Amino acid sequence: MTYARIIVDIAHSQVDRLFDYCLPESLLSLTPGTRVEVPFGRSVTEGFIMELSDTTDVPAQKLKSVRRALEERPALLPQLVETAQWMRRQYHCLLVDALRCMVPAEMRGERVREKQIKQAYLAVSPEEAGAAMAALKRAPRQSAALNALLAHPDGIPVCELSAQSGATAAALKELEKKGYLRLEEMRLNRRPAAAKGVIRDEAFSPSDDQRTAIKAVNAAMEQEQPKPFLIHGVTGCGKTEVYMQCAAQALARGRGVMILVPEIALTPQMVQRFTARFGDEAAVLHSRLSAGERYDEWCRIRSGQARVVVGARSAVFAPLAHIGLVVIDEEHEQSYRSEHAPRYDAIEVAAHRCAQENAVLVLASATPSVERYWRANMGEYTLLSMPRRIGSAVLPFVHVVDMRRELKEGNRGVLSRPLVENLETCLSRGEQAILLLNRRGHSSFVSCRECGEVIRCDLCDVSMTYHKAGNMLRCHYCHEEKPVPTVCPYCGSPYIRYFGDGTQKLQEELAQRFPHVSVSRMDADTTAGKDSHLQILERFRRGEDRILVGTQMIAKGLDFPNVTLVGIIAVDSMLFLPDYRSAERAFQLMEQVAGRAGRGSKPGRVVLQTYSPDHFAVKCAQSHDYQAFFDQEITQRRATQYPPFGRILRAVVSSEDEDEAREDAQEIYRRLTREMQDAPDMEASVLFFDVTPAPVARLRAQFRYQVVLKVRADENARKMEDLLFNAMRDLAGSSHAVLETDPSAML
DNA sequence: AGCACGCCGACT
DNA sequence: GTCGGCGTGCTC
Repeated sequence: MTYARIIVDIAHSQVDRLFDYCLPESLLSLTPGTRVEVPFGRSVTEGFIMELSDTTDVPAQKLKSVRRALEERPALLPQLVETAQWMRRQYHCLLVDALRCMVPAEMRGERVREKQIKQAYLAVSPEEAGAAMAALKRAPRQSAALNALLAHPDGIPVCELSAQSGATAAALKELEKKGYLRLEEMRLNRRPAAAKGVIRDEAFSPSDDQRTAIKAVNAAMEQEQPKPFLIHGVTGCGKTEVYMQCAAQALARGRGVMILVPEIALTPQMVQRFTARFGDEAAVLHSRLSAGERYDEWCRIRSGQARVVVGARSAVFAPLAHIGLVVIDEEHEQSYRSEHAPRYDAIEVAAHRCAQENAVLVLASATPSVERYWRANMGEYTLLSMPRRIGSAVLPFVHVVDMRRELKEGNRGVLSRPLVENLETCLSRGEQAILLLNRRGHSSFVSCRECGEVIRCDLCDVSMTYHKAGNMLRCHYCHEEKPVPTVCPYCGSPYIRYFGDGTQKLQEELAQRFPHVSVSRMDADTTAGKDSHLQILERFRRGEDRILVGTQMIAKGLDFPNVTLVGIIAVDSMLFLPDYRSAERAFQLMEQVAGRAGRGSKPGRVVLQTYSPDHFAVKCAQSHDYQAFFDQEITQRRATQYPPFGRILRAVVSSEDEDEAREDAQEIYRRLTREMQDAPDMEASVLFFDVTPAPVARLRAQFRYQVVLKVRADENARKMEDLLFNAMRDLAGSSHAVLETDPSAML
């Protein structure tokens, strides 16, 4: 007898283990990775075959049989089955959660099927059709349909045929009955709009920097276990062309290619560059596709029709076989780490898949993450440098404005005098400007002038943000809204006032200074609609708006040749976040947004407003000196034992009941203390260990406590993580606990 | 996640 | 006396 070890598709820790089933004779050809239907308890569920075996320890009376296969071929490649098991160990997640990442959600529960269309073909020779048309003078619709069919010897979808010829369903049926027309069911691939009807383009002749990078990557593709690359390339150095030429090489070797980019950078233009080069060999995967599109793109990859996958974080699970190359663009971006279960890091998953298949991993960034750059210096990555922009473009001049001086000299506005002057010059030349205002710490909040209390969200322990539109207050964490109160809810005083510089305030100041210039705004408020952010960018591209004001989201990847000025309103709130990476993030943001200026033939200029002009991140951004920034930052990291020298482990415990959250957090702390006493060699690795309320002590009506550990990044670090995870299991209360490693902000 | 089994309060 | 509360435990 053959037994199948199966994971049932139910996300619960109690059933997240293998169950043995008999494999009936008719299903003996099934292999691991196949999704099947199985009886489970008193119901029927879907499951994944993980292993096959000739033996079982389960008593015969308990055994049930696999009912049927859900798909003809395994939904999961064997490499992905293995990757899911690796993820369970690496991220302490449920195996089903890992498996669910690897199958399009719409495939589960058989909710989406292939889209079938009826294709119509001419069933007779063109001569016979001509004769028939003459004979069908009294049936003009049938005649017109035949005429249209003559123009499409490869067939035409029925709906198009009737649209073109005006033929009714009855007329077509009659033609079919007479034997002039043949209908065939055909599978239609729903392709994302951006991937359709693009003119093919050819490879460019590379620059010296590009040629060196391409050569190095190609050479690595012939090696066994090739060392990964870290490309440090300034914005506009032509990295994308390097990716495409390396991808072409991989395809020529019969291997697949994966190109991951941050979701926000996956614009239609970006997608078009790849489809222009690789045509139907390219598949696109990201969250904005419709269910049908995503499913069909997935199938095209699974079947081998598409061998170049371009996608966001979750595309790392694409069913791509024989991978030869994986590129991670903007490697430093936070968005490669998933924020909810399974909390995986797409770069680590990519590295795992590359190791499985001897594929080359290429990480690239204009501002590499400090940890990765450190590893490159340690020899874990081959560093490739692309310091020159393509063509005549040079990096923009950065003008740092000391906002303390502006204030001292009587300017209380948001816009400094140098920024106003530069805006005037820029606009008078008919050019465009981008103004970045990062929101955190700079949104307006509402407080009482008598008791000083700030209006807070009812569900979260944070102040609410004032939005002029609708005169509403909104919570940034849970999106709860409420009207601005007329009296203070704490003391009853009628004196309520607004604080802070928000995007809207900046917009007002601009309107006052430049009354005839149209300004568009891009932030979480104005981009709520499905395509609204594309619409805003399109208006700006066409020049209908002269100034674009926005948050972080405008810093990435926008390429507008007419933009010559970038203003950063205040970088300070980023420099001093409760996050060991705050300087790194601020530097990356400053460099990135500066890269938006002067991408065309005209030189660019950046005005950087700050209250800390002497901060090293500001100074290094001013001189575009990544190396200097890295040297100072790594010195600080070493002194403070933050990553890459130490690791932060954090368990966040949340519950509707505050006592329960606190007690469960304390229980985790106690259990871990006990464990550490049993393993005294571990203690030397622990640098910090405490249990406290989380900085955002209440979120979406849940009270939150945290157990935080800082440990040395040595061989004990992994063990500590496992111990912490074990301590979080089987808590007495009903609280929910999640484990975070090196969290980006302790909120 | 479902669903049954099982042992203590207010009702016909 | 019974109906039913949801705590505990199992599903190949």
